[in-house]
Amino acid sequence: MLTIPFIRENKDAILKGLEIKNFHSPELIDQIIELDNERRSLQVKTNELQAEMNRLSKEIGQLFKSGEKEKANQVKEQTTSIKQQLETLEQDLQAANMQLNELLVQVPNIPHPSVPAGKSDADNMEIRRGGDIPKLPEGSMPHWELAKKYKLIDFELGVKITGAGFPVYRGQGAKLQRALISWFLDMNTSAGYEEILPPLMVNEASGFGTGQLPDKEGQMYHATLDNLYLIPTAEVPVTNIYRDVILNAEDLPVKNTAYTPCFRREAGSYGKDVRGLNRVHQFDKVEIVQIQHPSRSYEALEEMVLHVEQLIIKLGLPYRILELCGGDLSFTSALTYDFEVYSAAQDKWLEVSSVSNFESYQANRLKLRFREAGEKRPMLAHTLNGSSLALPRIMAALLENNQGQEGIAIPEVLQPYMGPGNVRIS
RNA sequence: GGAGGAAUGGCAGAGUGGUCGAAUGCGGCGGUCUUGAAAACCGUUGUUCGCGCGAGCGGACCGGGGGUUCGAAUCCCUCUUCCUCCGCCA
Repeated sequence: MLTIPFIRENKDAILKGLEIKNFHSPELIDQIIELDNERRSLQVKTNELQAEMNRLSKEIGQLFKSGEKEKANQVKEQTTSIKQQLETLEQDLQAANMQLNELLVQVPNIPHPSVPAGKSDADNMEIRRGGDIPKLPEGSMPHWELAKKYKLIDFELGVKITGAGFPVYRGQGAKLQRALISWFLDMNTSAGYEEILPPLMVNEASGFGTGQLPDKEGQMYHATLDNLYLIPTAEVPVTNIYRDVILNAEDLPVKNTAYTPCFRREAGSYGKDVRGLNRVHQFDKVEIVQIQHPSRSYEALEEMVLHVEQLIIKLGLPYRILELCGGDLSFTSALTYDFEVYSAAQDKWLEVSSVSNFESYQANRLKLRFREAGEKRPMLAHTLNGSSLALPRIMAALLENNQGQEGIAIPEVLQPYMGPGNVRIS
């Protein structure tokens, strides 16, 4: 969330930014500033009374020590009315703080100045594209048919065991999945990311830290008995490693990568978009996370984009990179690039990665800070993350784009992970 | 799951109702000494909110929440986590 000093000092810029994000609620900002004023005056009064209370308590202590019981009891009587006043004041102050927090979490992050205005994904701005869209031969199939033909993925079996959207990978399909995970992780670690294998369930505080709660409560699977959430992305447990942490400036950047399954309820999705691997409830993803110095976070964002781009190029997939418009930008992000690969048989672009700079928005919730050498006060760090990469749609595009008479060609970079001589699935 | 013990500053560790935000040691930072370093000595060293142009002043925080009291690190309740033992288990 945004910090109150920032809101107070940048009201106009915030309103302009929220406009870009199609967030029409300027009165919310006024409410916050007003409530903060109220909170401050409550705190001043409370602090004054508390100081008075502390003073009297000490006096009573002294009096008892020197044996002046009578006098002590007199002073004691003074405290009762102060105590009563203090009780209501403290309650009011606490209520104001809670209310303020409730309002603050409703304000989304402010988009970067470069973010184009727009209503939906149709208004996203294409940055560049690469790779060649293959011309598929007659009789080529979408990936769900290929998956069946080569016995790679069994969707019906997943329905039996769990439900729709929980595919079962088997044989070469399972192996290709594992090859992709291993290759992604190896590429990320050789780019300087430390590999993390985090828990797949998180508590409420973690969900709040990265912004899934309270905003996207309904999108996560919730184990109510233990009040734990299945992670929708590795971003949640990995970024929360640094919750309530003060780093040294020289520790920056922190670069982590993690493979995890991801769980999403995807409530409200329907139709052809959910066919096959296009949208599933459980999928595998390798994530990269960076904690950066504020002055270098946009540099880091570009570096992450180039890194993800290389992965897609090496897989030989046709792709395009989009800068998300205000309307498509997530609640917590300041700037996001989406990567899409072309699914030849479905004749459409599939999102496979989303690389974002959250600036200090998550860090403020996480209380993730760093200290400049010699500085007294810690500062909020910037957090960034990106998929490198989400597997299902990569799998879909690979199967569809690489299909041929003799089977499905396996990209050269993955062949070492598939075992010797495995150049295609047939 | 059952029984017992514990949770204090970066770390170790005192403190069982009255200047305790907290002794002491280690570590860190600054200095003296030294050609330089070590040792020694001196100083300094948590987070946070508010008021103030500022020097500064006030408040909160001893795992979390609540309570008793004029006053709580200290007493009570509750939750969480860790340790030991038993049970179960990959």
